[in-house]
Amino acid sequence: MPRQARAQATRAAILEAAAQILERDGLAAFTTNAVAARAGVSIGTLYQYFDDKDAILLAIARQESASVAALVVQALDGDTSVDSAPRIRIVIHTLIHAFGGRQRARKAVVQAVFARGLAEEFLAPVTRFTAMLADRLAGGHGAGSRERAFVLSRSVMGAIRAAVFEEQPFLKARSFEDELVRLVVAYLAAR
Amino acid sequence: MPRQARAQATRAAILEAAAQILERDGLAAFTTNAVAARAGVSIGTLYQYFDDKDAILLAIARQESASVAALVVQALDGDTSVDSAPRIRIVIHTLIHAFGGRQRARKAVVQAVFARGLAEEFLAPVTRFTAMLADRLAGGHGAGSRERAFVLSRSVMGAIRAAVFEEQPFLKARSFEDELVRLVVAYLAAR
DNA sequence: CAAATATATGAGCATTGCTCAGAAACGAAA
DNA sequence: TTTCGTTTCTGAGCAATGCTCATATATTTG
Repeated sequence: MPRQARAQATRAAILEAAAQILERDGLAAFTTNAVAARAGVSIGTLYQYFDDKDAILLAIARQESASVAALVVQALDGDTSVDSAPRIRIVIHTLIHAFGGRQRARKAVVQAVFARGLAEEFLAPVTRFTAMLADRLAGGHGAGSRERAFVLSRSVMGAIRAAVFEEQPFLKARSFEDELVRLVVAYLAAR
Repeated sequence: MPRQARAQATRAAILEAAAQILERDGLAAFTTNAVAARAGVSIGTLYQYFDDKDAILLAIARQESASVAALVVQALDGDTSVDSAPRIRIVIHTLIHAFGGRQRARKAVVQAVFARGLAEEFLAPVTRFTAMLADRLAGGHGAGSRERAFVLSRSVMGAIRAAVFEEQPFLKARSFEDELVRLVVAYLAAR
């Protein structure tokens, strides 16, 4: 637990250095010694704030995850329509455009999180939201409702993530968003 | 290029050893020295057949990919029904049950392929097949047909991959398969 | 000011991916 | 069978990386 202000500053410096290295040089260049050097601290200090290399990536991932969650909540707050399709579109739009800014760093973080099998922590909120949606609209609490929420959330996230990873040119095109909305609406209507 | 029979045997032994280690001990235990030791060859020999560590994982991924493709073709050959839903089910069933029961090895290989941004190579055939399907059933060659095929293939693969990654208990349950079929059928019908 | 606490240092250890100089096994011609 | 070029195999060891620990410095507290 950090007591002094400089401790927080050091921790922040390490995270910023990590994000910079990921953005500029990719995952391969992301070594603990490199991060410490760029942050201007010794390697020992780095390990005083993070248990291991993964912990740095996890901290960045949690930051980003919280930021996206906040964006979704904010976007939904401004929507007063009763119809579900616009709501669905808002969420999908936000998720697609969340991958802006530090593209490479985000990609690297997502890669790392997935490579270490830690995706569940970050997908759980999406699943919960999806379950709510599915329950309300399709009224399904019975058998297979867990599977339904899973398929719904993972299929959408899977498609978006694939587009990001493969750097598909239509990632931010309206047509892509349309198709995802259609997918969700069609699936929710099917019974 | 292997000239003698023992060369092929050595290569196969290395791949088998790699798969065994991945299955039994996971990705962390997958070191080149461990693979060489289990295969009963020296580390130097291993590097005569594979450029680097990744090449071993890629070779396994290609084997499995080819095997799944063959299974799908074979399964579809024996199907003479006109309805599309059974065809879709066959493909999804095959995709879910891929990798011959070696669950952990599958996860590790997918992780590795994913982490190195090589997913496109293995998803391209699925996309082609999906595009064919979408064109025939929804008759769409016009605008957005690329996006449609992409969303269709990536959403299904994304959901299956997520279930593998998160070791969801319902991965091989009928209910999961049902939901995926429903997703595809509903999306194809939506216009 | 002194003691206690919090933060920072970096040499160096263990492990891993991989190289390379040479040895062993093999195939075919003599 | 012997010889000799080719193919295959060997494993000590190098460079790089994740991480530890004994020690030093900075800050707060009494």
